[in-house]
Amino acid sequence: MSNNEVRVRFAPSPTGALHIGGGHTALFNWLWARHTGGKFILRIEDTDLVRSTKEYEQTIMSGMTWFGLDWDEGPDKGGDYGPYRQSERLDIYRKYANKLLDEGKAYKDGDAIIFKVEPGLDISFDDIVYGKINVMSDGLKEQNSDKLKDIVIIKSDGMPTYNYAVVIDDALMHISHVIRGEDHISNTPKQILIYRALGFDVPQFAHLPMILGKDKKKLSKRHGATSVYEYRDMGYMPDSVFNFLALLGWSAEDHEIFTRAEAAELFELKRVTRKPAVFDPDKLNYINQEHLKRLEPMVRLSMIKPFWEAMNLPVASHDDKWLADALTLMAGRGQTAKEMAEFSDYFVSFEPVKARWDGKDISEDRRPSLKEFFNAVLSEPEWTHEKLEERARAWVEEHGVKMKDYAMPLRFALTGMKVSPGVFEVAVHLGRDEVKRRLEFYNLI
RNA sequence: GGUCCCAUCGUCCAGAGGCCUAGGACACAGCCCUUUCAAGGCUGCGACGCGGGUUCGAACCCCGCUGGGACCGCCA
Repeated sequence: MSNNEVRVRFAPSPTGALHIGGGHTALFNWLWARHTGGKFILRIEDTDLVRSTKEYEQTIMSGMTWFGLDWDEGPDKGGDYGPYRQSERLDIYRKYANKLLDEGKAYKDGDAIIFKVEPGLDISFDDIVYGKINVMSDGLKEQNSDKLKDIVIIKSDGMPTYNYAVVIDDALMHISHVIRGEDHISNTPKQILIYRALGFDVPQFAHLPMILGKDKKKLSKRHGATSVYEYRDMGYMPDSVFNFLALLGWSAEDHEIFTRAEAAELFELKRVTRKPAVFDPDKLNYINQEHLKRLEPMVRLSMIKPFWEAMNLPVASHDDKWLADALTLMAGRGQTAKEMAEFSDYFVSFEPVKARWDGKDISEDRRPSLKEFFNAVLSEPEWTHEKLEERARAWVEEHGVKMKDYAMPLRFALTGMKVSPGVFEVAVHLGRDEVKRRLEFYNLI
């Protein structure tokens, strides 16, 4: 069973949606497989009968797909080493447990089967990330006792335990590198004991640093959004979450913003760091903004559209190219797709503008002057933002007033916001008729 | 209580004995640009936890301390 093909796996238990920590682990496995040209395997660890569900299994798979992590073998794809669902491998676990029983390496306790831990064994291992980890079997004590703790391998309900099933599966699936969270370091020596008892080759281990919340505690629900879907719904793009998570515990030489392909090319397991990393939402925002800026206009539109639709805006009544160009005008504004959608709603419809601003704060005595200004600007025959601005500047200079005092009312009439791209660019994109319509509505023309 | 792991700016990473008066990014502050807000440009703030060694020389090696964390389930 030894060629040097890299085979790695992500083995979630379907007891919840794919969360950030799991996504991080899956991501590093995927990176290593793609970097080496090896195989990435998805295995479902559903031996916890009460908590595992098919729905969660599905959710995890679609979470990975959203993320852009494709697997080569798995419950839905098959492969040469299936089944890929632990609940379908019960006979296999039973078979090896019986072997252990026959050889006197395990014993029964009721319906359970327990693996006997012998004292004095060196169960140290070399971790690709953490280096040499020294452990003796004598250290595997029961809590508050000097008694050695044997390892349950088959539970009373007939299901295998994690520490046992993971060994059988990784060995039989020819996993070359076990890449998982650092919280598994202390499980590793126990698993090594089982590999040895069964005569299996021990794979290479690479443990990944934990992801912590702002309070430096292991990331959990308390820290807010933890499932990858929550990030999708908040308007983060998969490429951004991928990029951000890849940077937790690893760094690509000189650039921080990269694509999946670039990351896969640059990735090195040996360069993974050991220190637990704090999840910093500010950095995620920044990375998402960078990716948003780099998108092709039509692709960007496809990211924003769902959010506009969710806001009940008449997206279909506009040309895609026109909408995409509107978003290009938004350049750099908004850190998430959701924000960008919200900040640009006035392009799609006049309704949200009216809802935000009623124009009442423009006093009657200011209107004549504003009307004069708007009419002057609108009289410009060449409908380009350069020309409009030129005309506007000439007008304010001639009247000895400040551009700001005239640009802001225009901005409000067109967008209903105090913030937007350059007003003249917005005006040009909306079109002369639409600009007139909006100004007329506010009785400013 | 036991075993194991970790320790560079607030955060994420560079740094694998001299290139470090410690570098980049995010965040933060200021300035520039400017019709607004962003973006962009520039500047600033800001760290090798402590104590011992080893060495001509230590952020990097060793020991101790302190501080974090993980695990010790018939959960995974």
